[in-house]
Amino acid sequence: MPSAPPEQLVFRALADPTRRDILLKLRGHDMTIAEVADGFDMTRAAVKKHLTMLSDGGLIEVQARGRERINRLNPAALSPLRDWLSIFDEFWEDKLAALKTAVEKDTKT
Amino acid sequence: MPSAPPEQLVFRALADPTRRDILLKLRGHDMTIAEVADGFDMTRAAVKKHLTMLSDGGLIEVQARGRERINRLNPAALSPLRDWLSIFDEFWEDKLAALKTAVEKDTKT
DNA sequence: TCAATATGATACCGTTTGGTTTCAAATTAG
DNA sequence: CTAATTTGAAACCAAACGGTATCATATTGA
Repeated sequence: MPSAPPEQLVFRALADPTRRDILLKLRGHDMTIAEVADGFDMTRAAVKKHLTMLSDGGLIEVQARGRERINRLNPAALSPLRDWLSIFDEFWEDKLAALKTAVEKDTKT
Repeated sequence: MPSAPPEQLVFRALADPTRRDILLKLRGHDMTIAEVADGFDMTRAAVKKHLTMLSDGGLIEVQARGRERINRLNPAALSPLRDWLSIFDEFWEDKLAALKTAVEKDTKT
């Protein structure tokens, strides 16, 4: 099995708007490279590079079928991002608690 | 009030590991630029550039106090990231539902 | 077989990024 | 006032990024 890509590769993959758009596009169904590229204002080669970076981050999985390459979305690879965000959830809740306290104090007056 | 930074600036700000570390470091308490830079293996000037990009993404807020600049974490700016992620929550649930259906079908047999 | 199709791979180019060094400017401490 | 402190800003550099064009390779369809 492929080793889980380090968190950095996930963040890096998501840093480009075209790549995020590709992920959105792949929600519907799996696609060949040419299908993914269709609609983007750049060459197929450029899209291919983006797909490679997405693959590096584990966000898509590529399966060969004849001369085609089927690109499939792998939403599970977003977990590192979720985990990282959750660190700030905790902090966020602390702020909310502080706000709640402040409001209660204010209401009591 | 400062206009909400477009989602792209948030993703871009989070793409660098040093910047993510800075955000983690700022969870505890607000810090001057020199304090943030302390512990990183690079010059203060380099850290300052990272802080500027974090500020561009709205992830920190900077307040001048005398000759110092106090950098404060702004976790609310992570919302665009949460929103974007939630799009795939839906997709994820769809996959779970499909799995559930498949399992039920299989059980019924 | 042979031409069309789908992709892979490489070289190349301009811009951005992540870092440095250096110097100016503002503020504060003594 | 003067020196030390904290930051801002600019010039510079190598590497990465996002894109192009070009050519090679593998597969398929007629």
